[in-house]
Amino acid sequence: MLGLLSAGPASGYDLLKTFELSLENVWPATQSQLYAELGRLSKEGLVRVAAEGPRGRKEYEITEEGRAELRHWLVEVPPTLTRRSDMLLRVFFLDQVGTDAARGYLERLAERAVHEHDQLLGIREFVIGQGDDALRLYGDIALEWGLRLTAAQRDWAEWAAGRIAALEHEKAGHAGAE
Amino acid sequence: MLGLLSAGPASGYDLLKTFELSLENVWPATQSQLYAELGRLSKEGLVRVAAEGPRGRKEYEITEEGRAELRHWLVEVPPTLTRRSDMLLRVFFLDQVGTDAARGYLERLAERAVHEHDQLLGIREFVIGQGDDALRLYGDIALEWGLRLTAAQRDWAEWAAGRIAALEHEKAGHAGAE
DNA sequence: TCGCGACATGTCAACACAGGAATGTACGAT
DNA sequence: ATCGTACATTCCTGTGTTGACATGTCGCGA
Repeated sequence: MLGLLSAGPASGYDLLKTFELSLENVWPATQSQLYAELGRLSKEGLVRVAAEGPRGRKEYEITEEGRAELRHWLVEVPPTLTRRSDMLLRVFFLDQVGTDAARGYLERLAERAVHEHDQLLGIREFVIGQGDDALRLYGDIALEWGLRLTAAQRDWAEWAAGRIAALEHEKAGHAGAE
Repeated sequence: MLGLLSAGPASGYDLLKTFELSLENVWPATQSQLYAELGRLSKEGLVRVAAEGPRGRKEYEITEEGRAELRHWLVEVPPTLTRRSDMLLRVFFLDQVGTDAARGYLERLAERAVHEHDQLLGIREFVIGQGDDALRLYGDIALEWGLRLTAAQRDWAEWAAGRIAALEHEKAGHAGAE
């Protein structure tokens, strides 16, 4: 929230739209959370109601304390490692469903990664040439992360499916020889 | 929980240890959650108390319904996309701290990725040759994911830091020419 | 035998989160 | 003129999550 407000004042509703449209991929938030958080931040003095608009609209702006807190968070607070991936958790228990279904699961993961990768490429085409170089830099960097992540996931899932297939053949060979 | 119990009966305490030691990276859980969940699963008939041991120890085992539910979850319920990365979220607001601090942030990300990568390599060395091939397959696959993810993160962060550095030079050049 | 550490479970308060319901206002198109 | 849509906020319920606290038992070494 502080990050978004650092670019200029906005209402809760504006922020909500931004979350839905642009930040949903890295940090989804619901409206209940948003408004609650605005209240909290405002109570802590990190944001302030700058103006009231038409339909009870409250335009918030970031305060100096808020800006300081944002900078502190950006450079001094260590990012948390991404944990909790149910996609990966399932892998641990894949032996419960047999090699065939396991391979299917991984193949579907690969397909999905390809699909997401394509979507990101589409976004890149769309934003190309928009905004000036300096402003687009960090957006590009984030987008590139998505591209590399989905590519890695595709490669990994295909590799894993291949390993399972190899094991299936090996077993089949043994069975045939017995 | 169902996944762990599918490998054999265990107490809540056992499961807790497993979470702490081996599953923490993909699905951390606290003890309160664990015991609460065991109670819930037991009420739903997905697990059952198989035996009672020394210190009030209750050994749970998975039921047929539980096994069915596990298989259902593994193959039919679509995995949720991993969202919410505060590491990536920060990137969007990095313009707030200037190119120098931004570059520092990405360089630290790269270092951390290298560190994690090394740790995973250590784990691989450790588990190599343990357990039979079929049993280790899925553990290997999960480990490989970690290796590829950390490698991708390192490459990406280094690439991004490079782009920022290039921009810094470009600006400096302009400034010098003016 | 006595005490400590590991075993083992249960409960509570506080907060984060998702989803939805309720409420109302302003604006633009017909 | 009015009606629908987008704007805009607040509240509520249920669940997930964390961390701390409470309670008690068993086994082993000094």
